[in-house]
Formats: sequence, structure tokens, C-alpha cells
Amino acid sequence: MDVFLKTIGAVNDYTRVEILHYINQSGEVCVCDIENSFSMIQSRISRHLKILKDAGFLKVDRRGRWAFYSVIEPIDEFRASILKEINSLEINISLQKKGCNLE
Amino acid sequence: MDVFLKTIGAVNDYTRVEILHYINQSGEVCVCDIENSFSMIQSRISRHLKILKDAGFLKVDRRGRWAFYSVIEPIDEFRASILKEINSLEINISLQKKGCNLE
DNA sequence: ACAATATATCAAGATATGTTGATATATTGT
DNA sequence: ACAATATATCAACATATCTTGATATATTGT
Repeated sequence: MDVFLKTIGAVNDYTRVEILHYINQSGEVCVCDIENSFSMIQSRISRHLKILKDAGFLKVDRRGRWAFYSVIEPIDEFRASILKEINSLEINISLQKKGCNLE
Repeated sequence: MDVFLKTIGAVNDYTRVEILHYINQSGEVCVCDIENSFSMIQSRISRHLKILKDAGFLKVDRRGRWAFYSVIEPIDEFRASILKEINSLEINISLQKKGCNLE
């Protein structure tokens, strides 16, 4: 039950659904990518990414000073059904300006 | 997005997951059934049933002075996947005492 | 019409969750 | 070692959600 509620709780937030949708479309992204794509301060994004990671949706890969987040694969059937539903939502993210200083 | 969050929000609560699980196992139940099965005051149960109904999981059928709640059928794929997951949870409801005064 | 039963709704307080701004940690380049 | 960049964490406040107890509505039987 705890795992279920943690999973559900993670996607019970507008911001996190947007972030999941974005990562699903984009593949692997770093925090600054999201920070630039959404107009949100970094601490806010970092918090939401942690919640999505702890809930079993995302994994992190740290390379250099960057942390790259992506959807865990393969993913279990239940989370997959949630991701599928999120992907079907019409979400227009005002994909903004520049990326981060990745070289 | 609003519909998605309403659906998710409805199952983001321990009590409502228990109630959904119970109705799934029992079929059609009236409010007093739940009231007796769980040890909760009636206003609390009534509120949760309304949330589950508004989120598209339950339907009500009023007969006489009773309101019978049951899972909507057929149900869409996404909600079905949530119900499936809830049914797979180990939930022990201390199915208590008497039923209500149904004759 | 009245009393009893079943359910719904509301206000107030308790608890949980989200946002922000400040600060901590970690990595890279000079 | 130091400065710059990227990310994580924390405290304080704001907002949303849950619980309870009181009250409202609706149906049935006398």
C-alpha cells in the first residue's frame, strides 16, 4: 500500500506530470534543461525530480557536474500505464530559450 | 490534465483505496455497509464516496433510503489499470459486525 | 404529519504538501 | 587552492486535503 500511495502521490501534482511528460518526450535531460524549459527555480525542480525518482518513475545518471534524469526502463506495468496516460495528455510546455552549458 | 489529476487524486488516499478495494470485492454496497465494515463516521465515508464517484470510479444507485455504490462498468483502460493494482494490494479490512437494516 | 433511518453537506481545526530563498555539496577549469 | 557551475537540501510560509461534529435533506412506516 505504501508503495502504491508513493507512486500515485508522485503523479498527483501538475508540475510533476508536466516534468514527466517532458522527460518522456525528450529522453534523457539534465536539471538545467528542465529549469530552462519551464520557468521554475532550481530547488523546485530538484525536489520534484527526487519525488519522481523515489516513486520509481525516474533514474539519475550523474556525469560530470550534471545529473541526467530519464524514465526507468524497463518499467513495470502499472507505472507504464500511468506514463501512457500522461503521454496522451495535451500539455503545451513553452519550451523556452537556451539549454544549459553542456559542451 | 484536470481529469487526470482528479482521477489520480481520488486514489491518493489510504482510506479511499481501502474503500475501493472493499467495493471491488463486495460488489454493490450501501453506505452503512462501509460504515460498519470500517470503523468510520458516516460523514467521512460519504465524502470519500463522493470523491471516488466524481473521479469516475464509482456510480450510485439510490433505492429507497439507501444509496448503493458500485464500480462503474465498463470502465476505461486507465482506471481499470488502477483498480487492478489496488486489487493486487494486500488489504485486510477488519470486516466488522452487523450490516445495516436492509430487509 | 411525525418519527426514525440513511445519506449528504458544511464549518472549523489538524495535517500534509508545495513554493521560495538561502545555503550546502560536488565537480570542473584555471 | 580558488572560482564558477550544477544540483541538493533545508526552513518558513502558503495552500490544499482530511477528519470530526453539527446540521440538512430525503425516504419510509405509523
